[in-house]
Amino acid sequence: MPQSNSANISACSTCNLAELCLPVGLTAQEMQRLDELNMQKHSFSRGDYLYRSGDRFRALFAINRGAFKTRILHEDGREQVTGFQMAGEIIGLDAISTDRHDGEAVALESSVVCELPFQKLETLSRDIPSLQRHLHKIMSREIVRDQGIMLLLGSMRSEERVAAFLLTLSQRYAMRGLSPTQFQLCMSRQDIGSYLGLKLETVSRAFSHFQDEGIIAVKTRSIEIIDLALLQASINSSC
Amino acid sequence: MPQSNSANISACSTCNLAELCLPVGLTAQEMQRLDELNMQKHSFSRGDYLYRSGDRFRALFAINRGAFKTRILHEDGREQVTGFQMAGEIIGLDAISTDRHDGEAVALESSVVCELPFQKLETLSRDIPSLQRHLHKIMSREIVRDQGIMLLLGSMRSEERVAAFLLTLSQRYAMRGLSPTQFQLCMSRQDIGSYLGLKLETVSRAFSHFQDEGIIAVKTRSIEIIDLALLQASINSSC
DNA sequence: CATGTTTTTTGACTCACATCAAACCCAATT
DNA sequence: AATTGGGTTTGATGTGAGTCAAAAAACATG
Repeated sequence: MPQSNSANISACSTCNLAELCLPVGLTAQEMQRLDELNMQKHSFSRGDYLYRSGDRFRALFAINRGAFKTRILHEDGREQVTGFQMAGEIIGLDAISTDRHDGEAVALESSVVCELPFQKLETLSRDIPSLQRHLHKIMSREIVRDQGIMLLLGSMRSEERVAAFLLTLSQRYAMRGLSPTQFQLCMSRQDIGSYLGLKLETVSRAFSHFQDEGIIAVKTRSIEIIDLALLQASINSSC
Repeated sequence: MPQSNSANISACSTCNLAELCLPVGLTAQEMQRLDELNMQKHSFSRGDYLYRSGDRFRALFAINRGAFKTRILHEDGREQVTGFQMAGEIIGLDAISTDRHDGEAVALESSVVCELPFQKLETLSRDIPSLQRHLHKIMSREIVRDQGIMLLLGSMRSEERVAAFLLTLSQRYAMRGLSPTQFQLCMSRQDIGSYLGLKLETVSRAFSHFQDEGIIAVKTRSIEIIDLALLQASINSSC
């Protein structure tokens, strides 16, 4: 996985908080303040936990390289993947409400993250109003995203879900300046299934079916979207 | 670290922003500031829209009386209910990210809400840091809540979903000092189904089945929870 | 390279929920 | 009292996705 090289994101490479700085337009002075917090860097390899269930959560993390999945665990062991995070994104926002947090983030690839302790964030955001407002934006986006997934889980058939999943992945890669039609999946069929509320076999069948139709080309974790319009259409058609 | 709190909605009745003031512990002076914004009051009756799809969203609303459902609409007409809001709660938070918003809130009962224009809220929160922090809390809670629903939609059977729904309703009524075992539903079977990713018939069957088991008593929209422990158990049992 | 392990694909079968349809209830209206 | 209409319950039937199982492919290891 090459380190993120998108034009937008590199603008904030100095503070290692790519997504955080990106749309807010912090001044040089404000960015310096971020550096003064001397944030710690952590390296994770595949399968490592970013923070464990039961532990109180104390920090935000910006992903510099690699990918994570976030999940919540039911008492009886059932897991639900709540999202996939890639380089240039932030995880841990939900934990700002320190009351109850039973979520985890698990590395899907070798990853590097940058930790920003929450206490410091709070004092910081008092000084930098734009940061405060920007955190709102991120959280709002998270809520909107979650509600989109609720729509997906609540009222779409299996193949529509997989199509929607591929399309959002495509968009996210495009936003990073990478190819929107040819990319590597960084997660297993199992994880995709959990995220979409499906079993891994169903995900596999959907991939195979789209391939038979000539919409995509699949080779294990390599995906090529051949007919993007058809993929779009397959979300609305089957209703 | 923000101090913990105990629920007492009446403490904030003066400013009509029950939930907003509740856990944040605004000072008398701060509450007066809120009043100076001379917020508009709106009255809604059943089925009215709080804000319409396509319109840019400009405000937060605190519900003084009545109930709402929030929903998002797919292009092809499919709707997904994303939540139910009752008196003392706030709706519209997801719309702070003004970019794209295709959600709606629809009154389920005759309702009174109190509008707080967003622009003013922003200037206000610069003056009152605790309000800013509290908005974070609310949004965090929203995210946590949504992710709980994702778990529900992704990995629970129909009866588990209905049981979980009744239990969270029970908790919410308890928080308001109302009976947690005997209450009125303010939404139709259809809405419950949409919220839980089920058809209305399935919801009805689940109610009937729980009634046959002696766990609850149902009379159209009146619910009495007879055996709360059994209802709890029915979430974990069937796996 | 051979070997064991994990992930993915594919097939056959089952079941939970959706779908379709009819009856019922209750409140509002004539 | 009869009628209308929305919401709810209940039954009969169909189907999409889960389950079980086994083979194939990809990956890891000595």
